[in-house]
Amino acid sequence: MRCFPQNHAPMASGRRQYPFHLIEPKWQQFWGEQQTFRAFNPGEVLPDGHPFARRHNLSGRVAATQLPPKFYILDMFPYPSGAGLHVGHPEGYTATDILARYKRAQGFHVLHPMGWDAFGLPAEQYAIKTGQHPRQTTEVNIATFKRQIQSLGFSYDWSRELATTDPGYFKWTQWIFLKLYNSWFNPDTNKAELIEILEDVMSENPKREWTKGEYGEYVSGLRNGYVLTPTEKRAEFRRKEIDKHRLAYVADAPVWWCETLGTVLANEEVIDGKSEVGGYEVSKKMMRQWMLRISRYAERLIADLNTIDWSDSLKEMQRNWIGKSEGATVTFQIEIPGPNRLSMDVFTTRPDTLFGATYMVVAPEHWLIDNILAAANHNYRVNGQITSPTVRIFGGGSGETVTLADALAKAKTSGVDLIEVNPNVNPPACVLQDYGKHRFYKQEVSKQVKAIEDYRKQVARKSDLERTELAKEKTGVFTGAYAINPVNGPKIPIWIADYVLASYGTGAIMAVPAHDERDFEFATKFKLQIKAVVATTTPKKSQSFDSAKGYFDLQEKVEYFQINEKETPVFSSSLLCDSAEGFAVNSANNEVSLNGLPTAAAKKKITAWLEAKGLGKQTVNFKLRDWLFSRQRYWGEPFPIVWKKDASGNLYHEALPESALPVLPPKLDDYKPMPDGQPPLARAKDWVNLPDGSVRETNTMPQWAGSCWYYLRYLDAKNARSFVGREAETYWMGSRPAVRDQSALTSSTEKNAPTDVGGYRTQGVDLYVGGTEHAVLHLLYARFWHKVLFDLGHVSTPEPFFKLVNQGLILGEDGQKMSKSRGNVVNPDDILVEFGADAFRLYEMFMGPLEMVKPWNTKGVEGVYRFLGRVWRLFVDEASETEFEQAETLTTKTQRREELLELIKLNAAIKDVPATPAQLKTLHACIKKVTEDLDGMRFNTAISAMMVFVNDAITWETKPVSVLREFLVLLQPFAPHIAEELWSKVQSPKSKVRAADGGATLDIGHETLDSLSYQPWPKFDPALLVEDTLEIPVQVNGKLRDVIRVPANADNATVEAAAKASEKVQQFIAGKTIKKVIVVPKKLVNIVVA
RNA sequence: GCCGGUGUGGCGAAAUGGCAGACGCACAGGACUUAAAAUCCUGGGACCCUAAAAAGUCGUGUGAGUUCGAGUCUCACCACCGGCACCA
Repeated sequence: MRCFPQNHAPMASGRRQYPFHLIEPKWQQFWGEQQTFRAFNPGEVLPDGHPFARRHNLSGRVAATQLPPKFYILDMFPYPSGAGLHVGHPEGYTATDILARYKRAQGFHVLHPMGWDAFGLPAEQYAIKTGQHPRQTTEVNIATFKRQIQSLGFSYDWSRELATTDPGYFKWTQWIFLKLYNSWFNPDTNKAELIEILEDVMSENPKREWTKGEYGEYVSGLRNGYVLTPTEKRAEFRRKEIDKHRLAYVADAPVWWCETLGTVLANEEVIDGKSEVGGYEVSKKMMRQWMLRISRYAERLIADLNTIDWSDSLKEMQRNWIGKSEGATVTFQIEIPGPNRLSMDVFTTRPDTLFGATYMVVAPEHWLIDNILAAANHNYRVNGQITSPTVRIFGGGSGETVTLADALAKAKTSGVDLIEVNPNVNPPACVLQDYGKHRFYKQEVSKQVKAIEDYRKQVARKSDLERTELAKEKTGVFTGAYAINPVNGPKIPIWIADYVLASYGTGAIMAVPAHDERDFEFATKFKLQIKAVVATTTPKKSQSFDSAKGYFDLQEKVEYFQINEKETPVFSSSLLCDSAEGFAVNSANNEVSLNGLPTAAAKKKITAWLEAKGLGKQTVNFKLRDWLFSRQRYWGEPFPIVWKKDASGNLYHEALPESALPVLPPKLDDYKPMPDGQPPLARAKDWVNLPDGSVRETNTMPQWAGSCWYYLRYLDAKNARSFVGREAETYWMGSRPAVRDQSALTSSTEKNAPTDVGGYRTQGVDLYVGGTEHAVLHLLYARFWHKVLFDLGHVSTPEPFFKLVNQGLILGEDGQKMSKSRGNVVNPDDILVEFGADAFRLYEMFMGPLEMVKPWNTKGVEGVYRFLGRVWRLFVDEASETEFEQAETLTTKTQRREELLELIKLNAAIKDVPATPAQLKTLHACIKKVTEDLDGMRFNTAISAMMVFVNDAITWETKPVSVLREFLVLLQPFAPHIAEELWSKVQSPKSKVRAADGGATLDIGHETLDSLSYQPWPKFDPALLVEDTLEIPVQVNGKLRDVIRVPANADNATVEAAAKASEKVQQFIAGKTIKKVIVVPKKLVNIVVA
């Protein structure tokens, strides 16, 4: 009989299944004192008694080659908020912990660290309210998180713990920023290079001959560009040129400004026109900002996705975010009044529709608008009005300087006028042009000036929420100017509309309303010409496929779409928009015809033609923009940058030397931003102003900075000389022996990856687990930094995270997202008090597949808790447990109650006897299933396999200790505390099994007590799983009719005969013709009857 | 609108193209108990027929298809969840 003392009875759900409240702290303390889960770097001394050293027969100073293969299992480190952990955090952490323990048992050298992403807005806002330094709040929160995480018994190597707010850490974050600052992206080599190389390219006497042949087009272009402008002051010019190329650069950027938060936000931090943090109003504002040139890596960030093992959906999200599109840039000549032959580039993915481009649209911010407005407002001097003795003639290509008289004569002979377009240069710039025509255009444009200006004002006033509003009506105005369609020559109107984005492509488009829905919508609203130039592949009317020519004869279709080409645009509402690919129609000029060509071929042909004519070229465009890297905040990394003034009073920036790192934030009394929008750091005048007159940068880095490289710091967390030691980096990130590996943790991508000569292959983090919320931002930024560090030779792999898995969201019991306002938040602390950490861990994994979204159900915790109770009772003697419980009630607080666990004896049914074949089969089926499921990260089914084992084993009258010990090794990764406790009881069966009378004492930390954590993982023996008779289902016409028993080695004929002989089967086949019998060996028989 | 994912008992879920619902929750019945809790045993998709069972029919979001055989493969659709969203 079991009774439980009232004062220890847990609440709602009945008596405690087993004394987890004593077992869990006991083993957590043990692991902590023994440093059981410490991982060792190459060159480190392995302590003699350490279980890892003992397992692998290593001690003393050990080189990388002596260490076993590494396995780096990483969790996304948390932001330690004031609210503490919720049940979503430990989901991923439990999964990785199970795998870390599993891999250790398999003999891998496992790196499994944890740290804190501790910079961030909440601590700063708290500081603004209370005046308490963010560091204090942060430390308190970290302590809470650490306590909660440790109470779950995770096997982290705490010696590598880090916090992004620690000066010893962010010193290196700033150092990496300097690396970005001091490098540039060379398109010729497609990688980042030191800025010194660029400086050499730009210098008067380069150390190296930078020629096209030797180095590349881009570099030689830069060199030539420099030589061509000798008039500017060299130092200044060089600085300007070089600063233009740095991976970290300054730009005036339209940024999201949040008044309430007093800071700019990145695009990604603005959700539906509100700040992601707090949901406050945001607006666009031009500000000087630090940017990182991530866009240069767009191609590599997309291409290298193919080399890593992430889920398809995640890769797809990154691909969409980077947004690669292939197409062409096409140059359109602009007809507006003015001196310059203006042309405008557009980007299109459908150059094949160029013949259907009936108007142009530019974004409201487009440079052409300023030219148009200037053209309308400017009054030029013509012919006799020009006073300068000499002029320079542009347009028509010459650019020659001549006397005024010669110029006028030249104009006269050409039958045009001489127009002075820029009197402010010496000699004044003039063009030869028909002033009458010029005046005509000017009048046209002038009519539109007010409309253009009004429209621009209206757009600027709009919030971005309004601008991106769903299904909103298209707006826009005609500019009065025209462009020339380069393929067929007609003048097409240039419009301005906000459905064209300034920030993508060239900020201008050619509109093909017949084949683009947005253009179609706009064209129908403003009654613009619509001209179809693509016929869909679904043949209409009498189209026929001409196999000789290889294309459809689209004659009738052409007729159908033929439209009026005269001055008046024709509009017919019966025309439809079709953006699908098909065959070009209506698309020919004197030199080139696309008619009849399928879209892909048409694209190629027209692009080639454009390139040949110098009218365009093949182009790849990306959605990915450069990364806005500065924030107007206090609680972030200060930039290692100062500002100085040059001789002409212009501000320029300069990096601090590495010796100045870390740059610590100043002490402040007030953490608010300045009223003028300057960051809070600007309040610290003493800090900002340096003795030499230079001024510190007062922006700070965004929270992403610290999380961009923390996985590298774990490798060598205490290194004071380097962000990570080279040897540690190559061991943990770089390589491991190329063993044949069937584990599903190793993806097919990796298995098929070529290995290099040394039999080693590059890896990165072996497994990274975290939430989908970081699918694009953190994971893209970290990949970018890693690639820069790789290019500069600081890390050995091109990608940081080889395999990545997203854990699914855990919903509240009501199936809704957990939130304070819904009141459905589950606090892990409450669950631990009632059921213990092992049950909590087990439940988190038993709920369902890791990646799925699933609702929490506390009743489910009770289920796995009962399972652990059954495990416990499988091992222990119930009478002795009752004794223990009684003793425990009498214990005073000062006594070590853990020692009372000694009173609990092993179950008398556990004996050191050989296992029966049936018992071995049960065990080995369990080993097989758990092993395979862990490799496939199917934790839920692995747990159910262990339940099956226990349900069977608990019925055995005699329980062989050897079987139970192996089971504990399987259980250990999932429920490490109870497994260790039971292990300590069965570890030396000769003495302990009979300890019921002896009373041997357990001494925590005693040398002879080996932690279960490094016990070798059991191997299953397939021979033990072989059945001698099989149950074979028999179907008739695919329907199950009987199950027969046959010897396992029976051949097909025997099985078929047995199946036909079955009485039940006979009922269904009697009197019918057997058409076919399918016998699947060892599986099934299906008899097909007529 | 586009991209990705998911639809199986009352619930969480499981099933290399081969006995659908393992394992667990909840539920019901029983044993133990003065009683409860805890524990142990038994049951269970729906329908039909039964005193009960057996037998039978139907059943994995909907509709088609491939196959001796489909939860699983193919096509079309529907619903829900997540991401992106005027990206030319």
